[in-house]
Amino acid sequence: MWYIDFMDTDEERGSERPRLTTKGIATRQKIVQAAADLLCHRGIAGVCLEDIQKAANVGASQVYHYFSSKQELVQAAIDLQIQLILEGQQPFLIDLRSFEALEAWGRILVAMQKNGQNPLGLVLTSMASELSGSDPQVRLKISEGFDRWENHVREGLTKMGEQGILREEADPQKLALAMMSAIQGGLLLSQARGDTKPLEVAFETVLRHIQSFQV
Amino acid sequence: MWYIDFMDTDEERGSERPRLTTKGIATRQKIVQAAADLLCHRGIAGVCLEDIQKAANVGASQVYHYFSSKQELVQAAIDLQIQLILEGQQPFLIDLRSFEALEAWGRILVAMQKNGQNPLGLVLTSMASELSGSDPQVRLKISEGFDRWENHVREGLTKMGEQGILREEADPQKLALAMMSAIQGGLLLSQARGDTKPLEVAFETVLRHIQSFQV
DNA sequence: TACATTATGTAGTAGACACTACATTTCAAT
DNA sequence: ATTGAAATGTAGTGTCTACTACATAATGTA
Repeated sequence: MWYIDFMDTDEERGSERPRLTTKGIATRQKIVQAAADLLCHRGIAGVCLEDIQKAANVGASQVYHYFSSKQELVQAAIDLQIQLILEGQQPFLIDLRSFEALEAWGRILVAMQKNGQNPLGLVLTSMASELSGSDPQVRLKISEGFDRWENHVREGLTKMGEQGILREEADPQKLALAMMSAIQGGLLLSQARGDTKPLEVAFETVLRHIQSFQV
Repeated sequence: MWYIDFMDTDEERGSERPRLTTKGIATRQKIVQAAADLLCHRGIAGVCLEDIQKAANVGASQVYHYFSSKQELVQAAIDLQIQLILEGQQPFLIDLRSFEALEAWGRILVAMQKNGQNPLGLVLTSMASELSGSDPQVRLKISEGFDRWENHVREGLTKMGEQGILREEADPQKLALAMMSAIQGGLLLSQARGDTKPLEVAFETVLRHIQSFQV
């Protein structure tokens, strides 16, 4: 309406993505990382682009050179953060085939939360704050990351069932869901109180419950 | 700086609260209720005063006649919501002395979440979104409400221990914490998926764990 | 080297929103 | 009935912020 410069259709814009140079890739990454970090600490609504620009040492034009909107940047940041969250739990998360592995995994989670720069917080914060309102795209992304997380747990428990470590009555689906709930609730309370105890207790409780199905 | 009309100190303003008439009380309440309802659904950051004004059918001047800032209104709304949350769990929450009572309480929680207008959501949403950033006052209020909630649970479990329903090894403090984590995580996931299953499973799991301490 | 494309800097614009000044109406107490 | 305070209406103001236009610098490629 007010801007007269070139306007192209969505299709064109979609396929016309400028190819990034090495420097461009680095800048883009710098922006995404800064965004992810801020988002993690202050939530989506609590972060403005100017903050991100300052943190990444770039100008507004750079942000809009690499992303078409704040929403797109946020999505990229969430992608990164989910990746970090899942990677941070390796190799235990991908190999949950024994009670020892479960315990080790729990220790990793607590350590991650304890480590100040809790990447876990993002999932919580973003998820909860954007859940009911605003952006369905973001919600979907987080939900997907979450499912991946839960799937690892369910697969691990399923294998434990198949290998005869758990009794047949054990329902991996339910147990995985209970575990994820415990983790999320534990993280929420831990973050609220600035103390990892809730996460530890919540995790331990579900772990004990799973152990009660031990053959 | 730009406004030349009367300026008074915080002390004066604090003690100079206008006395409300019957009508005034009603209007104030209407505003708080509308705010609480919106906050519950869209989170603190997701609600602007104009929305609240429309929902309550009042003008901006009325809002600022009864509250000195958005923050103050939000706090009043949270107070109301916490009260509703705790009241909604009566009489079971205050009388958790048996496994039957625990089960009935769980059913109430699920029903509250199912009931669309989930007052439970507020705690989550507000808590998580305000956790890291912004308003420490709001955070404190929510944290207090939360503690009251948890205290009821702990007291109930303690009584069950004293009455010999639970074995001595049962640690009411830990069990209460695990229960609260499960509830919060369950609510979070339930809200994310639009399905109360996570809450049900999470609650049931901790309940089974508590039952494992049965004499 | 020439040139097209990418990367970055500067300086804005429009809109959303919290909050305000001031005028008018309603109402309760004397 | 009078009057002072409370309740409500109208019409803003300034700030924050997402986003943009346009100019310049850097860079890969022929």
